[in-house]
Amino acid sequence: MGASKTDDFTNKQNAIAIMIKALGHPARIAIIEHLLKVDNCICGDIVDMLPLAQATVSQHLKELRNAGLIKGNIEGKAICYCIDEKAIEKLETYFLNIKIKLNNKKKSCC
Amino acid sequence: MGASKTDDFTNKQNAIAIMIKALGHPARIAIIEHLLKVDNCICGDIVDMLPLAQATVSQHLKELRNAGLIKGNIEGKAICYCIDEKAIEKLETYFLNIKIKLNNKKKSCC
DNA sequence: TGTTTTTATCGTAATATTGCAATATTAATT
DNA sequence: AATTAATATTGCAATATTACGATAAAAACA
Repeated sequence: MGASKTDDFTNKQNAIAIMIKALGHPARIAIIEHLLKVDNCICGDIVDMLPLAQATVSQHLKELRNAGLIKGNIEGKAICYCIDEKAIEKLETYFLNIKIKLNNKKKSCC
Repeated sequence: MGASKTDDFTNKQNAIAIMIKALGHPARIAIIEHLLKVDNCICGDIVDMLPLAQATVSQHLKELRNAGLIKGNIEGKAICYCIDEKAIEKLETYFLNIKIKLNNKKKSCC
């Protein structure tokens, strides 16, 4: 196999898994953290920052974009990439809810 | 290739990416959400819940365990799996910090 | 001890991901 | 129009992931 059986899970579960999966790579973590530090967010700067070839960085950016974690604006002949705040909020909310539910649990079996 | 160039990223970046990656699959999201709902958390129950073979579920549990997201206790001939609260807290904190930094940003280029 | 129950591991096939060089595309500039 | 600069896409090789049947391992029980 190799393909996940997405049809057997809920849409919500698949949706959050896609977002989370997009962040599950150190290069993409590094991209997000770079976008967080810097005010201008030109694609070329990200390529210069990372120890990866331009083609590889472009692929990582595409995955982040597809998952809705970043958005890109054309600025002249460059492209400005930024974090999509709504996506981060969704993730933060997701984990916060888990945390809250864990705190409310009385029985903890382990 | 196929292998990530982990040596070129920081330990923190690699560590958080490993945790996040472990959750980037709908089956593993479903496992976490199941553990959240239920008080007893016997491995067999998880197998019954999921539309996957026992061997596959066991593999997913192993990945969650390796990433520190769940922990397992032997209980007789069964194994009780539970969410590791510290791991969830780390993830929640990580995204909360990103959210805070985004809010503090004055310039948003996109 | 032999059997049953429960979970883990092995072996294997199918698919996905990662990374890069080469090339294409797009938009500004000359 | 030709050139330059910045990104994206294509094609490919190496590795990883996903899934499952078969089998092994561990613990309770007869």
